[in-house]
Amino acid sequence: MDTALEGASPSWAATYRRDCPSRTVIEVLANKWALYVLGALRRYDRPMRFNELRRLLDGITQKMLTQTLRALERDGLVSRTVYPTVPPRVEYGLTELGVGAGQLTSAIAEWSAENAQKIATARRAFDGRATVEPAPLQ
Amino acid sequence: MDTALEGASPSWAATYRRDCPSRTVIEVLANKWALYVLGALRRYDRPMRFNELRRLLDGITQKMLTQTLRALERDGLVSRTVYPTVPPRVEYGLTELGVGAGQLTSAIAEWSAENAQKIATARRAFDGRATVEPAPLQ
DNA sequence: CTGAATCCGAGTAGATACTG
DNA sequence: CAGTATCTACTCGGATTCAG
Repeated sequence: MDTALEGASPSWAATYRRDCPSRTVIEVLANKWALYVLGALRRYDRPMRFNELRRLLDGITQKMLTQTLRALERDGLVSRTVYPTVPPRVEYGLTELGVGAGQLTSAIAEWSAENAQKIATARRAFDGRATVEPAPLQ
Repeated sequence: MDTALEGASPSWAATYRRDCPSRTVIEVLANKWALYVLGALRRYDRPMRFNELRRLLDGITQKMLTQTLRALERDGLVSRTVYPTVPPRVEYGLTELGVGAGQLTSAIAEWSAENAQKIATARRAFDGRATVEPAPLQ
């Protein structure tokens, strides 16, 4: 039981402590829309306009897109460039830091797409088992 | 402008459509606690007990841990083994599928830890800019 | 020890309307 | 086009209690 090392956790165990700074980062990334935005910018590999992102990310509302982009901009992952034309034109691109994050998030998107079938099967099996016994109500 | 291919999106663009099956997967993974659980199981590389996970993941409540583990079990990422002892003992481990997911999520945790400093700096800069103009209240 | 069940407040997301 | 500003509905997550 590692009694001699009881107090010595692996160095990365600190990630899971409440006050670990990395947690604040993860909490920004662990978000559906943040994953999509970073992934899309990474995969298209070019700055994108607000409404372009909005059309691409089916189902996102203007509010959530704004909010997500602000959070990513605040974290230095996304850059926002305003072209003072009329009508206004705003482009969002990945910073150097954002490219790194985008690689991770697009990897998750790819993995999800590749394994969606298996997971759907697992879900059906699980739900089937779960509903054998209980009443069919609700 | 690729006018000839205007209707032809990259194949992965489907990931961002509302009805894409991969979205349901991403929505499970794009969650702070799911990331932590998968990452922890992956990094420790062995099955872990409920309360062991609970102690490790500082701040998680029993409810959220249960809920997260159920969702991951349902998706076939985590296996649940009950040892009919008294008191009961339940171990959670990664399935083959879960190992793949765990690699991605622990990569995010590592990246976050490595870049937390830079991001904290970016946040201070952003917040500084934002509060230059407005009243210093609150 | 490993949960399930309940209650409840805070925050989030959606819809809508308006602006530069 | 690219937002801001509300308003509401609702879900999520935390705390607590109870059970096998």
